Amino acid sequence: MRQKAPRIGGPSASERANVKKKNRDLKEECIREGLKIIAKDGIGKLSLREVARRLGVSHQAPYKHFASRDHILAVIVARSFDAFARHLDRHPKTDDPDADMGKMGQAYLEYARRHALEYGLMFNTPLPDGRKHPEMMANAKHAFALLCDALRRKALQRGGALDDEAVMLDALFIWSGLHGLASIAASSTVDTLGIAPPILARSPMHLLRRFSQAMDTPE
Amino acid sequence: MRQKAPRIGGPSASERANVKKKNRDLKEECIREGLKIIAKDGIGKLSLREVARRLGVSHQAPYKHFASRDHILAVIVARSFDAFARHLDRHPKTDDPDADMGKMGQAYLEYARRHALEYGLMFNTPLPDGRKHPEMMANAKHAFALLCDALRRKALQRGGALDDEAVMLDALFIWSGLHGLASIAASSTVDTLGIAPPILARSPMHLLRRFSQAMDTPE
DNA sequence: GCCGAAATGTTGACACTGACAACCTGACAG
DNA sequence: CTGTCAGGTTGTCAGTGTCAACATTTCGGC
Repeated sequence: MRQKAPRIGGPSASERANVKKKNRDLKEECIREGLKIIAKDGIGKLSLREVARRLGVSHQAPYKHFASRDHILAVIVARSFDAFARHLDRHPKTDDPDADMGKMGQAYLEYARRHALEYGLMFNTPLPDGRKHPEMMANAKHAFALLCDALRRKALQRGGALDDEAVMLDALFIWSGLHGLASIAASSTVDTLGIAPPILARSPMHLLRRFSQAMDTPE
Repeated sequence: MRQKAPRIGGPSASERANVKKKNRDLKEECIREGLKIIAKDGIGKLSLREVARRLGVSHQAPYKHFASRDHILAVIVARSFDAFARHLDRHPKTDDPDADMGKMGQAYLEYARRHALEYGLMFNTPLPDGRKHPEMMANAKHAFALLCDALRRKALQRGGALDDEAVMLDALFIWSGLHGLASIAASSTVDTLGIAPPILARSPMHLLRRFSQAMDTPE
């Protein structure tokens, strides 16, 4: 076909042809580039055409790996939930459910602080429909499930009947606090609320201490 | 100019001309219609062209009232923050800071439950740049400020020095829990976590009780 | 009452997007 | 060697946001 002159913007067709099919994983490159776009300009700027341009392929090439824009977004979010779940699972269960929850709480807030973008994507973003993308939500419940498990183990250690409703209510209480503080750390809410960095730095330990105080009060 | 035949879709130019300029507030109509679109199809589907079609005006008419799509979104979010602030201000301050915080907590969670869409817009949505739209964030801090105020009054009643850092840390603790639970109520997270409606219904009182327990433990 | 300015509509145009269709090329299995 | 498949390509269409220029209505000053 006619050799096109290189255009302003992305590489020309001839330049793209020089990128070998072999030795490349375009699907993974699209995911990485997509996350870069989101990180820099926000989710609204995620565009498969822009991803294609940056990777030196045609505008349709990403659509051979992702059915739609929502599909690549679902993969990015699923990867975030998976990484989050693995991060929380680093601490093995011990015989001390309180210590387990303390460690899990720290891990939760640490993940949100270190991976603010991914945390924001999981929880503070309108996501593609979970029913159309069930794999995206496969690990979404993991943190909450770990909390429920630890609270059950704690209740059983205390003896008495296992009150599942009480477990759920306390899991909600703890998860809400963790999620609320994590959301602050993962977004510009910290600036909105005018919280000084030393305060934010101390808030995880303060939150966990208040959790202990609340949970140690008999009902 | 030539009379156009009515087109499939929105009203034709001739039909639109029949809508008098008098007796209409197109700006407010755009805001209401925009919120309807967001409520039904999500923020990604907010489109000024669609707003214009539904209101029977040309695609450019909304742009005479809003500089851009982000500007109408900023107004919608600002209105939500304002309404939220007014809702929280309904309860007057008393001599009992604990009771004040309890009432405010209930009002907070009630707003999120009754106005899930607006709550989600304020906190779980990528917003236009707050620096470009400072009026959007004018009331964003109100809830947190009320908490700080009540905690200061409580500390002063107890006597002793006013530790502003302790006040901020506890305000963060309480706000995080309120925001976390409100976010659950205002989004599909409740389905994600698999929380039964009776549990969710009881969770506000449970959260507030746990707050009291945590706060009544001397440090 | 007239006139100019402002407000707020209109039509038209452009660059960009998402996604569909059809075609092309290289790899691979039989 | 041939057919199929994977994964590229070019082209197209419908829609969007936003800019420009023009038109109409309203309003204030004289």
